[in-house]
Amino acid sequence: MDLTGNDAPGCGTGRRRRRPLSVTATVLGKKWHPLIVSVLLEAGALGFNELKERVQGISDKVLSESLDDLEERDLVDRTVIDDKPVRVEYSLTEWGEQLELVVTAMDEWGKRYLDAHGTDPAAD
Amino acid sequence: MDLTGNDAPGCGTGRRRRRPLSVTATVLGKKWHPLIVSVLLEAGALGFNELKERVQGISDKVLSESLDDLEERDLVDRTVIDDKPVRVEYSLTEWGEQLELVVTAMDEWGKRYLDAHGTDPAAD
DNA sequence: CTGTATCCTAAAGGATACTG
DNA sequence: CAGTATCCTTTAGGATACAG
Repeated sequence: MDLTGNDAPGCGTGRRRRRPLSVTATVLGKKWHPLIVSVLLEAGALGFNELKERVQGISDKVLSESLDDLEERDLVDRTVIDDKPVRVEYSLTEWGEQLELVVTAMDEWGKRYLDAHGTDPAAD
Repeated sequence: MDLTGNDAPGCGTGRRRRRPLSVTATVLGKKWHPLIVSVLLEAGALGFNELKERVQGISDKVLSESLDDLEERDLVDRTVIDDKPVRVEYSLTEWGEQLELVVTAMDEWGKRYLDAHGTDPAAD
């Protein structure tokens, strides 16, 4: 897994510098990442299974991998709470929280787009 | 290719309605789409090869497929200009242009993130 | 100039079962 | 509760060659 963003599209052979846009796209381009970030923005810290319920449809394995990736990229904090049984809390770092602007913009565009293109029941 | 957004993550088995966020994520989650939209935002209408030059590193095939997808989703207009040789111009529809907010937010987050995480030359 | 047609591979994602 | 371990399928993406 590349964390530098060097594998981001548009970086060519290195002659051109990494594009900020592509760095963000690499992060939010993973299938479940935007949703996970969005859920954490709304709900604050959550345990693994709480998160899994809210991110409907994701499997254990994929959620686990996604969280690992988000943690490596410094968007998510993982805190082990040493109860019995062990609890783990996932929450956003400052970087994760600063994605709120992006996520909000995405959500609003999506709303408008759905209103215009998705209203047709035949589309369902 | 699903255009309805029903295959978007978080839509589960259909009990929950499609999430606007996931619709946007499905569009901008394709590897080259954000960059293509961004280039068209900056440059306005462009021909196939002009586009290809600016979206550094993309292959003919992938650019072609991406443009087909963006056209189907009503983000991009394709205009055939009947010169000899034939020219084709790609430009953003109103929906494409309305992504500017999203793209800008992504770009700015990316800048800040790179400043904080990518300054280290060892990261390259 | 603007693409298609093939072919190929790496990687992401999903189903299921099992563990500390 | 919070994950790993396998195994498997799909597909996005890339290289290359050719075509209208």
